[in-house]
Amino acid sequence: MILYCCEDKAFPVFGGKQKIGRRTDMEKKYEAQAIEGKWQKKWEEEKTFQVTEDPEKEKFYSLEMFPYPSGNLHMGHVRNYSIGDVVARFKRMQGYNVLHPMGWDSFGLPAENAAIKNKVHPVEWTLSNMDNMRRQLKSLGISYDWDREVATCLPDYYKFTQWSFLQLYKNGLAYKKKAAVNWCPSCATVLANEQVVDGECERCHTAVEKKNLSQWFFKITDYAQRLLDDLAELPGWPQKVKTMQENWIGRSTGVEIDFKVENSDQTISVFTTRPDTVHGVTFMVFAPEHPLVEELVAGTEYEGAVKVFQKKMQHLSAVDRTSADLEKEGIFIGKYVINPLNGDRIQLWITNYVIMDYGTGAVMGVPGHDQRDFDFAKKYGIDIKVVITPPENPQLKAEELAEAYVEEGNLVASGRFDGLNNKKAIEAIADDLSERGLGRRVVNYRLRDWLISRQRYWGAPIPIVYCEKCGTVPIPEDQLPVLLPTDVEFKPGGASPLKTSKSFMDATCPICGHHATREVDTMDTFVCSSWYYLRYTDPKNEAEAFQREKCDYWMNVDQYIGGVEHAILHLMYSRFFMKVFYDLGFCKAKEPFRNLLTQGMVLKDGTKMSKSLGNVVSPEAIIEKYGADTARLFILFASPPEKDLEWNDAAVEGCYRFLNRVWRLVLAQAENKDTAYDIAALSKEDKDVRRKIHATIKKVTDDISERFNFNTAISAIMELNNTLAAYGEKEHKNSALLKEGFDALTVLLSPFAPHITEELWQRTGHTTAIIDTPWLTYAEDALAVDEVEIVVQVNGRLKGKLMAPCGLDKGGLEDFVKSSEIFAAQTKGVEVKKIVCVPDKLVNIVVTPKD
RNA sequence: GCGGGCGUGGCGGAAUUGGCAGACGCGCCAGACUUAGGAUCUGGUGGGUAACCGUGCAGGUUCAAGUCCUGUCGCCCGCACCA
Repeated sequence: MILYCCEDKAFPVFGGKQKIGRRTDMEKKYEAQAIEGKWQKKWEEEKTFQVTEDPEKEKFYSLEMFPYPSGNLHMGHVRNYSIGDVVARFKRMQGYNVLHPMGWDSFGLPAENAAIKNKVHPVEWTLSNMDNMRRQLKSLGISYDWDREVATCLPDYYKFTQWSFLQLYKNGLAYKKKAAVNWCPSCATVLANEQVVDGECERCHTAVEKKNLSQWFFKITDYAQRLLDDLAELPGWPQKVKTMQENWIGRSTGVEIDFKVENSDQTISVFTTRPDTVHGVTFMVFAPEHPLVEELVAGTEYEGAVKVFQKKMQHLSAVDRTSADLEKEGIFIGKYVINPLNGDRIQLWITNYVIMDYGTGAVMGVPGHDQRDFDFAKKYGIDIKVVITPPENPQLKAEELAEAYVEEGNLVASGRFDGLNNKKAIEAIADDLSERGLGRRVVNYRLRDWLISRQRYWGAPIPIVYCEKCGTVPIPEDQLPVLLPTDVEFKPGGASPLKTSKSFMDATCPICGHHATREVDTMDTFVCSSWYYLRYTDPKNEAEAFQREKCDYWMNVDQYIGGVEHAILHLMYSRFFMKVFYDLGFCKAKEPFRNLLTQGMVLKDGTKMSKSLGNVVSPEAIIEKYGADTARLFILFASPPEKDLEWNDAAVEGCYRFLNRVWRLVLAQAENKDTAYDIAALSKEDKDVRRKIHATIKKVTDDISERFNFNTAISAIMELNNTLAAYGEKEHKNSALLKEGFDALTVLLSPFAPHITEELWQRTGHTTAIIDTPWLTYAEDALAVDEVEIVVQVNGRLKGKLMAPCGLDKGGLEDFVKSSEIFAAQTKGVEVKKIVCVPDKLVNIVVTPKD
């Protein structure tokens, strides 16, 4: 006989009895799934969360990063959307007109890979995934206005992604150029700089190669300075994210200096942040792929060797090429340039440590004062010149250097700048160079233009045709969308699948009507997600991407919530789009997201949940077992939102038990119709309970709205529950007060566990839904106390506690303590040096032994 | 290498402004109800017999430090030959 098993049927002997008991308890038992289904159906049918613009009401736009429809919700989603739902429901109960939409970032590679693998069209695969995930999302009971759902892969959406492209194109912000771009051989497409992580594709971790291709770019570099400056207008963003963007933009101020090539009219410009070291230049280095190299070396005895070196560099992977550990290597190319300040003859080299696409691709070598140049010069026996000396050693010689001298100091061997402090010399020499036309002050950014072309099918087609007569021609706006064709072959690797579509390729020029070929690349999916928050404000508009009035009513997003992994990519691209749209007069918002919350990861056994590790906890299984309310409660309770969260099955059980306890205790009040009580007539114990109720209202409100500390909000609710449970057992209890307490508890819990609280609210006789109940405000008078506990310390160590009247000032408190027994006991035989009093809190008696 | 963050019971975490360290939950222990417990309820639970000791470690400031300062170790994240 199986005695202890999970199923009811495992109690063959006593099962019958058990079941009878249960049947009569049916109404009483907490049946999470039934309750959740009931309310979700109601919300859907009554369109509870549908919103429209209402100028009478203050708006609140609460947004969570929309998911890629991979097929199944994972715990990271559950966390993201649970956090967002607390904010949205809370703000709504506070009376805001809350916009809380959801949609799908539904273009992208996995759909196409699935198409190659399973012979399913990407659209089918994607739409069925969306259906499944929509169902899963609904089973979580998130308060979305589903009428505003958008999917970036549908023509009514990507029509306006294409329209956005055209706006950028018309304004000179989209251009095509041939460049050495990042190519992921596994994804068979190019990648933006931001999508290359440690030289690898951020998606599949394949080593990225360099390819020379003609590709479309967005001119995000035009906005570098504003993207940097406006970070200051985002106090509601985590500093960490702002710092990451700052670093990514990488502003650097310096001077571009022109060096004349010996026996030639040519000049070579270099960028430097250290013009104070120009007199110490002993060589100049080019990036191997610098276009001037070929010209300079042509016909010289060095030509062959240089070509060999260039080839070698080309074959290095991007990882190795940019690694700081890579041994510096270079080769002299047989030419010299002239130092504009002192006329020195300087050797020209090419090297692996100079990057072509930063600055000018050429760098002046100052081995005395730059460690990289020092390493290089040592290796190849190039002269080292000291031009800055430390104040304590003004005679510093190059031979003494074990490494480059990079600290502050005074200039030597620098002509009329000798003796000048080098910080001042930076300015002085920069001015001198500018005045004499030998250079100019410039600002450089690390940020590069955004490469948006992708050699893939499942993305928004770039609305461009190439006409033999008219050249590159944009599709007129009234002819959008350029639809994705269906007669496409999906083959692994290779060129853009769109090339295989006859119907797509065969186009006519919108200007001259002659034959034209279409652009076959599609747009990076980050283009689609750079403006979706705007589409939510007017999702059904067929004529425009969004109506300005609607956009201006809802924007900015008041609270944006998502993973920190988007700190640069998505968040910077979105900021860029917003600024372009602002400049073009489409909206009044300059920044998309006023406040940003970056949630931590959900871990299991200390690491990220992943299929390959087999440590995935399925949200659906948890919902099936405990219900959505338990899942949400656990995820919000276990850790503050920004921190990583360790999944713990036992702790989930704990949350389930808590909800069951709430269920029983609140239902026990179902027949309690007492509502009024006389505050003046409350006993001390009653007052303590009333204080707890109102202190909890205050704490939960503060924790949700000011700190996003949902874990402490929930623990406060648990405390209130414990207090009320104990109070309910008392003989002399005030039932109206008890009722007030449980009502408050139900309301406070509702943003976290919306279904069970809605059900309890109804069962305890309320006729309006809890979601339509105004959020609670606490009564100031309830928080007041007559007596406070004063901590008594001696020399900073806790010695005891003392009840004292509330509100005593320092002097009053000191007098009060001096007359206490504990004071007498603690000061016996010692000398009191000082008494520190903190009103209503603490007294510290400083004593020394009597001698 | 540079920049940022974090180190608190067996575990997740709390301590919001320098003022009782360990709220709340998990786990564990004991008890109640029970043929039974995995349900539910009650009590206990940092270490130490105690004085006391305890927030990674070592100093410092202060009447008072998890919180501030200096140094150091460890972990995590971002950037990384950016001239």
